Amino acid sequence: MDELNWELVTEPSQIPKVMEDFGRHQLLGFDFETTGLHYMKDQVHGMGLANPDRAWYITMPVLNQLMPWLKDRMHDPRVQSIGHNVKFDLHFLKKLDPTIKPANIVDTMVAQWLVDENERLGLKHVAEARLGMEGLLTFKDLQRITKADKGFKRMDEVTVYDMDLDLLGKYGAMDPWLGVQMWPELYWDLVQESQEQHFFDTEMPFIFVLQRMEETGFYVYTDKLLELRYEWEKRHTELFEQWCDLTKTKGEDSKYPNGRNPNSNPQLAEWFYDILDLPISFRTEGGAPSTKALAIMRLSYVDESGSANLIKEYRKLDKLLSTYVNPFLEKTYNGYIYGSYNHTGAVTGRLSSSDPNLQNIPAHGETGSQVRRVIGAPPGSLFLMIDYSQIELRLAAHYAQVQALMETFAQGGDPHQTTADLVGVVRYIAKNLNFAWFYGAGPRKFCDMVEEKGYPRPSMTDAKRWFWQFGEAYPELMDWKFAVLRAGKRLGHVRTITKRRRHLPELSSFSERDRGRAERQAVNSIIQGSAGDLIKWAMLQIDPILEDYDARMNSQTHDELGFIVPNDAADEFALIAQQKMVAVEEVFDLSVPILAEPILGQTWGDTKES
DNA sequence: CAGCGAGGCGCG
DNA sequence: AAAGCGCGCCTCGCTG
Repeated sequence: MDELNWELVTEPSQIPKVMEDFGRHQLLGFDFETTGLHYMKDQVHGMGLANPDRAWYITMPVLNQLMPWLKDRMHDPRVQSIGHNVKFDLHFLKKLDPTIKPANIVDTMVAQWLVDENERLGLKHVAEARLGMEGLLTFKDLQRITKADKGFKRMDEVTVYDMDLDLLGKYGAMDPWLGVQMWPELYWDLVQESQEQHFFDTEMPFIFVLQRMEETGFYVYTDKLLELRYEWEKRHTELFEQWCDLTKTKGEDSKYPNGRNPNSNPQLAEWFYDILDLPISFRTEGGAPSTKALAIMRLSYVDESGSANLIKEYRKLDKLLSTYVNPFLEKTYNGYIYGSYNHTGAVTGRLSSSDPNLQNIPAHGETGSQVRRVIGAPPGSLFLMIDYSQIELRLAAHYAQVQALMETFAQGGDPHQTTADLVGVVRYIAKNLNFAWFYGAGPRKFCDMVEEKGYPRPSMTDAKRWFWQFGEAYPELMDWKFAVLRAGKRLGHVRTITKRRRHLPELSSFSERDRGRAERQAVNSIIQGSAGDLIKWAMLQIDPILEDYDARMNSQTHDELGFIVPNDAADEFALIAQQKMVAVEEVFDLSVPILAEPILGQTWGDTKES
């Protein structure tokens, strides 16, 4: 491996030489160093630039003078603009010049993810594995060094401006250079595995779609959010005080003279199972008595102190406040919440979301609606939500060619009712049987599932019988699973509808546990991963028509897409977007009809009512 | 102070 | 015979 040959660029006079020295190379690595990870709030400190021979770190504001040249290079389709997690850098590239759109981007993180979704995807890890480099500094190392050098008390006090410029510059120049070094080998791997077309035609364009989604954000109705906080905080305090009062233990040597901490599971367990001596119904992975919701629910039937009901309500409010209400208030920036959608977040091919996670916002019950009613579209626009109806069940029916389900879907029927009729159970039992199947759950977990939703717990005898009858009702599902596992074991992977792979070497494990898990993952990954492929395809189709309606896509929650649309364009756009979503039926030649339902409202909560 | 695993829980 | 898929974030309690 060549040594890094790099240069720090801080003076305008150096710019012409950078352009000249870069030459006509067609591999252009780039990577921004910024004041933080917030793509809206944070600022560019400088940019690392690299070709296969050398690298530069160019600081602001001198970097501005390089932008026309950079744009010219990046707009040349023969030039590959290479980065690791390019979406992040696109945000900052746009800040420096809103008109830049690289014609040919390469994301080495996404490439590595396609090659092996199980590998660690951080630049340092990939570089160490692929280039045989070791001891590469991370940004965190830079922070630690700076903290020690300059005597900071805390890590979060250290900013990029405190760092030694030679150290930061070398680091900033190294990153894009590593990308340029890795790419030829990664490309070769993609070709070997026939993934290069998918990489260039789907995954790379998708980065722009995600980038635009992120910069759209969710409009926040801050007043409503503050009201929610006031109301829930009040009740939360009340419950906390009641709990402390109830659970304090008197006596000189008492550990809890002021009450127990309701957020501490060990303290909860001690209270319920030692002090009150109530029966233990579940144990944790580590063998401790569990205080999970279902356990508390059971306790509430026999607990006379009222503490079980107290903790139920406390937990609910605490979750809402600490995970949604307070973080949303803190993260609201210029009236919007900006989260991240992580392209490589899931091994199945789904997206994940973080900072904040916009894919796990409460959806059920009144409190869920209350949270969802604080985010949506700004006044003058509407929030549009379009969700696929039972996409995973439809894919299961398609893959396994399940006659009964194919007929149900063809007639616009209810698949859960079909299961109910065939198995001879009520609908909610059937619905859970359907879910249990593609998660690979057994009778015991199935019973837990039903009980958790507030229905009476079925007997194990009934559950086992229903499982058997389920198999009788859908023999194709059983045959398909068998075929999937046989092929998967032979190849060491399974594939989704777009031929993306999930590697599952453990299908050949001799450990019953490990192999069992891999088998459940194999079946689920085909269904879940293909559903992810379908919505990704739809998003790519919808993206170019957004501007015709001045609409913005702003969210994806696995089987649903969210948009902000001007009032007068809303109905028409909803119809077009819906058509694009259901078009996957023909494009992927599915054996079942695909349905997507659009709903309009001012906020996300309003789209859940009707 | 920083980092981590565990337990718990929100979503699809 | 028994077998829950995929995520991210919160707090606690412990370790270095």
